[in-house]
Amino acid sequence: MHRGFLLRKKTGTGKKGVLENLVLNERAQLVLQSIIENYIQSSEPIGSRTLSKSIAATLSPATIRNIMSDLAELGYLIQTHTSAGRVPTDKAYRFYVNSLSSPTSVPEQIKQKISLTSTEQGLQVEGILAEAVRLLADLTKFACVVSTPKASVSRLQRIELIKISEDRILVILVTKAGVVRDKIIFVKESHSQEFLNSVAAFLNDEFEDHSMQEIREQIHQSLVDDRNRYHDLLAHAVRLGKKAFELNNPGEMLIDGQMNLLLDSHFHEQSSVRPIIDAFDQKNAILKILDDSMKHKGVHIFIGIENDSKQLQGCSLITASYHNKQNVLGSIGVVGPTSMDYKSIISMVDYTAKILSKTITEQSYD
Amino acid sequence: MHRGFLLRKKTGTGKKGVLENLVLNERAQLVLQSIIENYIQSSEPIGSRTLSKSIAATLSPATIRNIMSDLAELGYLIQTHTSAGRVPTDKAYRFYVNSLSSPTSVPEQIKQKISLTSTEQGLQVEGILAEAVRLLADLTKFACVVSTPKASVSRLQRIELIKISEDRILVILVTKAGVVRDKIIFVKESHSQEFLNSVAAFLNDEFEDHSMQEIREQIHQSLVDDRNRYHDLLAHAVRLGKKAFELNNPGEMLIDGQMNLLLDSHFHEQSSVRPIIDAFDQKNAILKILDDSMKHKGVHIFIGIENDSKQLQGCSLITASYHNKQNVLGSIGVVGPTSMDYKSIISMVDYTAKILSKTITEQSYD
DNA sequence: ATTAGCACTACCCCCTAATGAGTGCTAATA
DNA sequence: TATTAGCACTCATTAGGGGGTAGTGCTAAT
Repeated sequence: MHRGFLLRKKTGTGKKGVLENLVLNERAQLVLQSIIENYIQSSEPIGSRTLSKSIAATLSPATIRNIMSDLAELGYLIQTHTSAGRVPTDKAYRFYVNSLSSPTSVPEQIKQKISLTSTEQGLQVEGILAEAVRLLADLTKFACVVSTPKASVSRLQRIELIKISEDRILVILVTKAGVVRDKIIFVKESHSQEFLNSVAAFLNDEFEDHSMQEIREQIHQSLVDDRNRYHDLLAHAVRLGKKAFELNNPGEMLIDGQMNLLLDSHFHEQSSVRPIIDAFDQKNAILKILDDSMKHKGVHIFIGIENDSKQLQGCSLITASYHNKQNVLGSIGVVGPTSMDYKSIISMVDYTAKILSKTITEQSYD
Repeated sequence: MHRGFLLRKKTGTGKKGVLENLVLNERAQLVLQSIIENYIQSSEPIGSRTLSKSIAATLSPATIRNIMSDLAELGYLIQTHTSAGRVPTDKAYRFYVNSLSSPTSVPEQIKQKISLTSTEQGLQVEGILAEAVRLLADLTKFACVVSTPKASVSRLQRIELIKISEDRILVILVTKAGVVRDKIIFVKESHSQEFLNSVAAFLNDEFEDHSMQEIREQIHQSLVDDRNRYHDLLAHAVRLGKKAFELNNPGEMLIDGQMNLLLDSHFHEQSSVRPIIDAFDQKNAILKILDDSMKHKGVHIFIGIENDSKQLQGCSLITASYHNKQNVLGSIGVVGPTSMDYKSIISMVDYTAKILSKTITEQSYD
């Protein structure tokens, strides 16, 4: 039995006999890593003979077989059938990405491709995001997503009310982050543009720099508490404001490169892509992951089985948040096969998120 | 030889011996139509025996073979190999759709599914288009596209200039069709909001109900002719207006259901879908077709080889324009295999375009 | 003009055998 | 005692062969 040598106690921890608390010895790590890297490239089961040739250390196939056998027992590898080579499990990928310290730097030639030009065309945040997600999809050849800045946390820069017909008012909201939202609200009584201007002025005065969430709450309270106390202007301001700030969430995320998944060789069968496509359509599972990823800095990696959503357990996500000077605004990420090339994808996502943050910061209003 | 009986002279035309000027006799038409309909269903080559069973008229396989042989010679059918059944060519599909008179009415149960609810949510034209294209994609299970109202022909309802920082002005354009466009322009000198208001008032006065195209031209002329003659306000109005009305074309078309193509059984090989996907990415070939389709009323059908773009010669497009009370605004269409079920798809596109027109007309400003 | 009959073709499916990459186990080795 | 060579075994993949089938084209009979 080799187990005794394959594992060693985690340095520094006490006597914990459970497998989970033991780490692989250097040689086992090397073998596992090598299997993973081979598999990422070929996406075909790796056998002991093949590996013994490609591996750095000089080990006979037999030795490798022993190590592989143990790795399999520990849940890092599986066999598709008895006499096939072995394939890394999600646990193995987790080990692998954990062993990659920080994002490696992106090759110069790729860096050059990662640049956002849409600001020059006077595009706003949504345009920049669209460009970023397209760029990342082209680069990685996988599907990419980006969440738009959360309405609830964005802070008001400016609101404007424009009368466009007797019963319709165009509401323009500009946030500090530079997002412009327009929506049309329908009203029963007609207002003059002058009146709307004073209402807008009032709302601007009152709420500039407050988050949408706050504004909604305050307006709601006013409406309840003081309904009859304010004079006409305020009453109307509150009423219109309530409609204007009502959450409308047009497309909370942008997607690009879905096609890449279908054409990717890592997904051997079309059927395995299907649930992922469905997840894209439903959006919520992916949005949740993007949301989670906003909570901490840096790159986040979600590997197959780790995903809460069943549909996403056949793929991995690599995400990173983007921000302006003040706030974390959203996150951008790649959706690909569990056997993707984590090392390079991680650094691309990381770098793209940084460029995106920089670009958005430059045109934010604070 | 059967040719003499298979063909007959086009009624009313003189003595034109060329094949093109002859039409198929009734029986040949029936056979061809039957082959096409069978193939659309099964997407497998149709043989004489199969056909003799499914066909209405009572014809022996041998007879059908003779007819088929002639149809093949005339370019309506091809064989994948010597002993296989026959498959319709694009020419056959053209014959087929021409023989379908007008769009058949849509089944009631499908009509109920075709309804646009986004106006209720205060969404504007883009939102409505997005809903329409998604609906059509869900319904047809193919990829669908819709072109956004052409900026150049839309007429101005209202322009608004909002100062959002010292060097940035938010321009809001509302067109008669109800499209709201916002863009940010950068200025060297700072203007007061009051000043911007007067500029906007001037532009509104001057240009309401003019098409964007006209406005651009007129402004350009003013700039050249009268640069130094007008007083301050006008000079600035012209300068800002020039920037404001500059064409920015954010996403001239919306796409949905691309995935459907990959999953569709009519495309036997993934490789045949690839060029179509590429065409979606590049957009211009499809936009051109949508543009062309705006020129005449009703449903348009582009079958495989008829398409100018090489990439689209492996698929068919069915399009219909949509409009408001005044103008044709754009068109909506389906992209599918050449062997799609033209009859039902045509009526769906037709009906969807009508509903779309109705919805948009209702919330247009004229 | 139509059809029955027949020879022929080529795909498709199934079976088989051969190949080969891979494993696990055991005994020999350094 | 850790490593390795050797061997028997497993199983997917491939190639080849035969029967079945759906189709064709041609010819002769109706």
